[in-house]
Amino acid sequence: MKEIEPRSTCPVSYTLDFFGDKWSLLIMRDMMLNNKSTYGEFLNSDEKIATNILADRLNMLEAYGFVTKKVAADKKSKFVYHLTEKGIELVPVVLEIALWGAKYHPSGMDRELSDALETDKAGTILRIQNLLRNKFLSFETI
Amino acid sequence: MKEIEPRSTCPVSYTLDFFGDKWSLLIMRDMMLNNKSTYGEFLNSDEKIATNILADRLNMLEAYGFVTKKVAADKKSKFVYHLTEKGIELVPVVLEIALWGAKYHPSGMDRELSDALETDKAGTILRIQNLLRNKFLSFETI
DNA sequence: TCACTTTACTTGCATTTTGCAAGTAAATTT
DNA sequence: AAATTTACTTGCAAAATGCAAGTAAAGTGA
Repeated sequence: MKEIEPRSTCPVSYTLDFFGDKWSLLIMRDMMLNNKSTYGEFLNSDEKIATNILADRLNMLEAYGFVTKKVAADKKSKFVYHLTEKGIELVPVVLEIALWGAKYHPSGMDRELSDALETDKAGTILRIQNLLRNKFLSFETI
Repeated sequence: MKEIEPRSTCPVSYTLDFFGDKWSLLIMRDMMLNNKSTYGEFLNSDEKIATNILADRLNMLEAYGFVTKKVAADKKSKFVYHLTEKGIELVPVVLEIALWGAKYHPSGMDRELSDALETDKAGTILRIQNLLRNKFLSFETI
């Protein structure tokens, strides 16, 4: 994993310095929408990420404070990743990306989610973000 | 420019098949927010894209219907790129990316834009999209 | 307790993508 | 007619990605 240095002062460019690749945001998606939290679960996603890339990206996400990494409560040989607040704040980005994709791709997008977003986008985003915050908290207090 | 084949049915993954790199969305940003429309203008952006990458990405954007390419009205040696409706529909994505970036990066984000988005996000997005549609139309009818 | 499995990686190497510098070519300007 | 602008292409080096195999700690079943 290489250190990231901003290419410019532009906020779009800055975000892409972290997430301008084919994989980082898919890991975020899995945490946000697919309730995944371990290396093995990320590895099993449909897109078939390579193991070295997954390890590299998880490192990056942790190093830059998008996720936390902790030993699992049940198994010491397992790590659990959770989104930080900084990561949770990317939910709107991922959802807009999903909405665009669903418009042009015969989609595996969840019908309930797309309906909820259509009815009340802002509210749906907040609900998802709060669920992710609670997940982190409940994990913390076990 | 390589042909793109979807890695999965996921709409997030599908969008990233096109825009999961460090440059494509910056060209879109330049068209959406910085009123740029020519090769030379894209080349002059702060991030300093390489000429071969720019050519490749413009090709991709045109091939997949995100932009149109036409000879400029004033100069036959110049091409003008404009966003298609499919491209304009990515405005929400770029703006969410910008909002996140502005939160974490001492930012070159336009104050007026960030204020307008804070006050009325949906309305601001629609206004920007309509401006882009009009730009295309006025160009068409000259 | 000892082999087997699960989980999370690392390593080595081939392929692909990106980056840089230089070159090309048509149109326009001087 | 020469210089400049505009939009690229080409060649090669460097970096990122992909694939297959290997490692190592922890947990499981006999």
